[in-house]
Amino acid sequence: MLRLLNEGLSMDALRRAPKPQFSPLHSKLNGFARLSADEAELLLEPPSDRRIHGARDPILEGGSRQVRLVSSGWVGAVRVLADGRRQILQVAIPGDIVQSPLLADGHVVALTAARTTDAAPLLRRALSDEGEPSNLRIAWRLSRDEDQRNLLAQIVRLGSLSAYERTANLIHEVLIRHRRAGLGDGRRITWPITQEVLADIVGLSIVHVNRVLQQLRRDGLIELRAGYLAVQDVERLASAGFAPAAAAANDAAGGLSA
Amino acid sequence: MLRLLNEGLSMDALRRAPKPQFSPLHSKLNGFARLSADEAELLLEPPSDRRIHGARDPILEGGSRQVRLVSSGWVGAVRVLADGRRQILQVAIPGDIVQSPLLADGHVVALTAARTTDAAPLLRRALSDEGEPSNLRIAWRLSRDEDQRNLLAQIVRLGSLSAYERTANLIHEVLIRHRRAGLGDGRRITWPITQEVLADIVGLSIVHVNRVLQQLRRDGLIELRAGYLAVQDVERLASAGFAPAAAAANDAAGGLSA
DNA sequence: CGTTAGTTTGACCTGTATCAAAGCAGGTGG
DNA sequence: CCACCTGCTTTGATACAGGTCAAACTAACG
Repeated sequence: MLRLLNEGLSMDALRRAPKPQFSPLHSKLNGFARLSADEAELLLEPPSDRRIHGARDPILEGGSRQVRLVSSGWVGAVRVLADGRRQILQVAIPGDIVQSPLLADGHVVALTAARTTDAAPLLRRALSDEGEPSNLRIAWRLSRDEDQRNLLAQIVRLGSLSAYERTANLIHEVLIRHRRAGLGDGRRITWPITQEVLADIVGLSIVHVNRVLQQLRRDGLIELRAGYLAVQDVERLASAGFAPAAAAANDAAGGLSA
Repeated sequence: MLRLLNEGLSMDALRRAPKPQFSPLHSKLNGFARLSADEAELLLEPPSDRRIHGARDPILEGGSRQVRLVSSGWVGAVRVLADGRRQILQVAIPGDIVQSPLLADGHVVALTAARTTDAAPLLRRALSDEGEPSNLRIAWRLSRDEDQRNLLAQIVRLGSLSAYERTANLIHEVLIRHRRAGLGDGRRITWPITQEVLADIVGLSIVHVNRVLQQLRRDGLIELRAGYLAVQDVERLASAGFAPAAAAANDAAGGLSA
């Protein structure tokens, strides 16, 4: 067990991991469609309007038209009901771009301490009409499809899965997304959110989330402490969460309602 | 009560209601942005590839790139889990356009007897680059935003609402959408789905859906029988389902992840 | 060190699922 | 026109997943 701990979850190991050469956004897009040097450079230009947010800080209010790139921390699109219940609609990690969720009483908040920048100039550059069907555009499109897929996955989680399955499923999704963004090493990632936030994502009570996490630990599916998460057997976690097999990840895209 | 029944739910009254002059799609889009005569005409051209589906028939398979306009009946984007659990991700009524939900094991099926046509030519015409920022394009965009909003609403329903609230909320949404499409009279609509389908939408068991419906009836929120639904007090239904006030319907649009 | 935010534990309660069976149509064939 | 299906709705009895309440524990932090 000690051995497992050492190999599995070690903040030091994670910290010592080679610094990624590319930004999370780059890694993600490059994974969807190989980017040329020129295209890569577009993503590198200095970001505008850097902002630092504390956990719980609002980032975008209701009708905001802004678009922001998350550079560190987790961010969430949230809907708050009149009586205080809160549902996190969607989670964004570094490399993701968020905009306000349209919904009455919807907004974007920092789920942890986080940093964001204005993504508008970046998008303008990247999607300018010049390059024609550039790979960057293709990647952008696939990335949006992926976001939509994740949104639908959230519906399945909440509508059809048990507490245990939901939690495993979400953790799996987050792990895969970190991998795509070049964060962590594919098995270990930082895990900055509180159990309360997790509860608001998966639609459970804090207490029950706590118990489910313990069960996942007992089952050897995850190791989780001090802000770090490790997964020994990603496939096993995936199937515990009824996630589609990893192989099937590169299938068709799209979303309902053209 | 009898009086209420007569005024409230009467299949005859609904049948006798003046036939709408416009197609559901037209009503919906025209509600988002007033359409010119020319634009309206684009929507009228004879539809191609009409198809008739029985309840449960598949309409679009997994990776299909097709886009179909629902002309009658209800249609759903569905994900089926390995063990048979089924989650309806999104519902489409006449006037809605569906495409396959990207998701592994996702597809589009007829939730009731239904008719659809190929929406591709229609979209090509309507969105051709000529008209510039035509109202039709604007309406189309707003309509898509609305779809996205409904998707997020589904997440809130499943993640944060009780069975009773979920059901009220869904019925309210469907009622409003019928109104937009010019179907029913704003208070009464056809209700062609079985309780099993409803259960798969709101993530409950059939039996419990049945009990919740009875409670909604007892509370005087809905009348429901023989394929017809009537709502006396739409506002009351809305608040039972934690739906945003009707007035707030025309707010900003968008979705997370630009 | 005291305070505060987060996690964990225990006891208990309730909403919703499950199982089983009985009503109730509408449709078909005799 | 009846008798029988078959699919859907309704009811009852029972089980359990997950919520709620309350309190103890832990760790970070000034």
